[in-house]
Amino acid sequence: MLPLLPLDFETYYSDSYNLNNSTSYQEYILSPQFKIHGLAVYYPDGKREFRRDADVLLHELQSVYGNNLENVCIIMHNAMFDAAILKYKFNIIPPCIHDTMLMAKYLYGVDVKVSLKELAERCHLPAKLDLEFSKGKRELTAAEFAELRTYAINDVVITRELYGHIVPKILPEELEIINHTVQCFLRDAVKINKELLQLARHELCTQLINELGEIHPEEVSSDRQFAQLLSGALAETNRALAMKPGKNGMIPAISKNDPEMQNMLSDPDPLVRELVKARLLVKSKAQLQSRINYLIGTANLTGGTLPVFLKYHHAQTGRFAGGNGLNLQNLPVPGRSPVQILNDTARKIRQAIHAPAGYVFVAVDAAQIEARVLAWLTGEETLNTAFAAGKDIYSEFATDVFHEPAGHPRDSTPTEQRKGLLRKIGKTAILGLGYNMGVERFAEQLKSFIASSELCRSERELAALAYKIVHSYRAKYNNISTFWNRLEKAFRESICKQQHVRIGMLEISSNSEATWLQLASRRELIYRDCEIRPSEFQEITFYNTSGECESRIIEQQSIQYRNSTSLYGGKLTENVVQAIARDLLVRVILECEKAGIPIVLHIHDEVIACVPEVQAEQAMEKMIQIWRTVPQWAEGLVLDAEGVIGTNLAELK
DNA sequence: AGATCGGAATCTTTCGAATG
DNA sequence: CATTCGAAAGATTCCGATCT
Repeated sequence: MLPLLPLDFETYYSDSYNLNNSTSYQEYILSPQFKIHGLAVYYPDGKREFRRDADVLLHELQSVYGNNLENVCIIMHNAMFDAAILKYKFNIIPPCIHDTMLMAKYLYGVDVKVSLKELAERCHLPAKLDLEFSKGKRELTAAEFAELRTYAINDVVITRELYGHIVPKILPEELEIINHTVQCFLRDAVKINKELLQLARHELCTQLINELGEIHPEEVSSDRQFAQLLSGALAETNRALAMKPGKNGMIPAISKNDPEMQNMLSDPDPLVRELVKARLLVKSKAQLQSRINYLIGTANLTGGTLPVFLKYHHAQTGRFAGGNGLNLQNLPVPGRSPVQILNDTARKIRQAIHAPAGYVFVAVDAAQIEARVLAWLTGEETLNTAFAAGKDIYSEFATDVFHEPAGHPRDSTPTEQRKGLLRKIGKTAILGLGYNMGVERFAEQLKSFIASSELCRSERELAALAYKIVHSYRAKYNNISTFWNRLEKAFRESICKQQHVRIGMLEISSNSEATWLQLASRRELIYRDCEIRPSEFQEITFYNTSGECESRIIEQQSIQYRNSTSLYGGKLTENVVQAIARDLLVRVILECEKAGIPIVLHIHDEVIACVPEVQAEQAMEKMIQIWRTVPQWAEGLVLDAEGVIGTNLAELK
């Protein structure tokens, strides 16, 4: 057990130069305006000090604890900031950092504010002092420095006490992954190809001008103006703009994914086609360009390194999220846009994010992790054993429903194409129906790819087909559909009676503030301010077996949490499955690190390592093996994974 | 479903000038 | 001097685009 060393930098800030106004950490720290007022330290022997000469102080610490402070555990509140200062300004990268802000995020849940001020109140610690007096002052008078000393020492004291308060309640793996999240930000393992990005930016701009022709970007960018333009164009051929329900009444259906927009991409009227294409182009261009600018800007600041920033435990289920001005979890994938130049740019952005010379990225992602976890969690043995046997679940389910063969099409003959289509339907069902999706929504999903096939020639046939598939799923995987109801009932019971309720491997407990759902990994999901809404009678319409529309009045009693987000069996099941998948991901990251394979980025079911080129194959095998080995709390769960090696992110797709 | 981010629209606050 | 008005600035909300 390493001794603890809370550290806290105080730096110059002003109204215009601060961390809040959408600058990234690297931009703030590497700005010419950056200035350290001092560094506060809380020594293991209880002594505290705040020193102006941070460099001298750090040298003293290095002589006691090692050049990278490796013989001590650094405690910081928001380590992404303070540790980045250590790295960029003092060339120190401590291997063990515990961040009280991230620890609090885990312990109290995503909807609790985790500023030191709020946490001090919550945990009844000394109150945080006021820093306002130092705002905008680059040079401090002796009196101001003294006031800042009091402030800074108070801060390290609160941080130290907060740590003591929280650490007993945190799972050891979570402390490790918090450290890993900070280390990812400090590593120099992801590089940026600035020249390629500049080329991409140039091409995007010139192509945009070409494609737009007479159309002005502003008039297709603004919703109102675009709707008016498109409406006018449609009126030429006696058509009207499609509308859809919005929050306050009807709004024009002009989103990229509205079916009407998709259809208009191949509209017979060239003017309509041009307008719609221009809209997609302009809307997506801004986003691509801002990512390009961010990456170029970061490359300029860091000399070509991309600090990988992920927000730890930021979603309800504990998943990670993007942040710091760039979301690495939703980089556009080339090949998905109907517009060529957007695909080209997406590819260049991914190509521009690359491994250092002599190194490669190894990406290993879990195969159908959610479907597998769902089967395991609900005890759906038919599905679980099929996964274990390595069967093609999607085809198997489709064959079961349609009583005819399904599978990957081997050629373009009608028979083979039909097999392929059926498999695709099976895939949509397995991936979509596990969380109590209704017939109508499923029909919408099917529509996108079977609309023009012989399987459905009318809306009615589509509805009947969707009905058949949904009900076959629920019948075949009976344990899954009963699990939704069991989980909802248990959850409701826990809230109502404020009791501890067990359901299989899950444990639910409640008090007046919140409901906690403990997973087999012993991590807890927190649902704050849960309440059971009085029963409402609602008319629902659905399609019966013969495809006829029927309606019935049902009694509905909903569970709500936070600001009236509603919870029901299907959603709770989804939350639990996603949370378990998250825990499995975390375990894989930590096991890879232990095996000497540094994970430099991860995206929900995929881990990306950066290793010397000669070790790539070996690392990939090891990573796949780690994914396949489940922790002891997940005995019986069958996982599989596959890997890719590449020098940049584009090669991993 | 869960996220982030940007842009546009809308709502809220601030502040100065005009008015009674 | 209090009130009102309107513009400007700031904050919030909504929507759309992107990923898994």
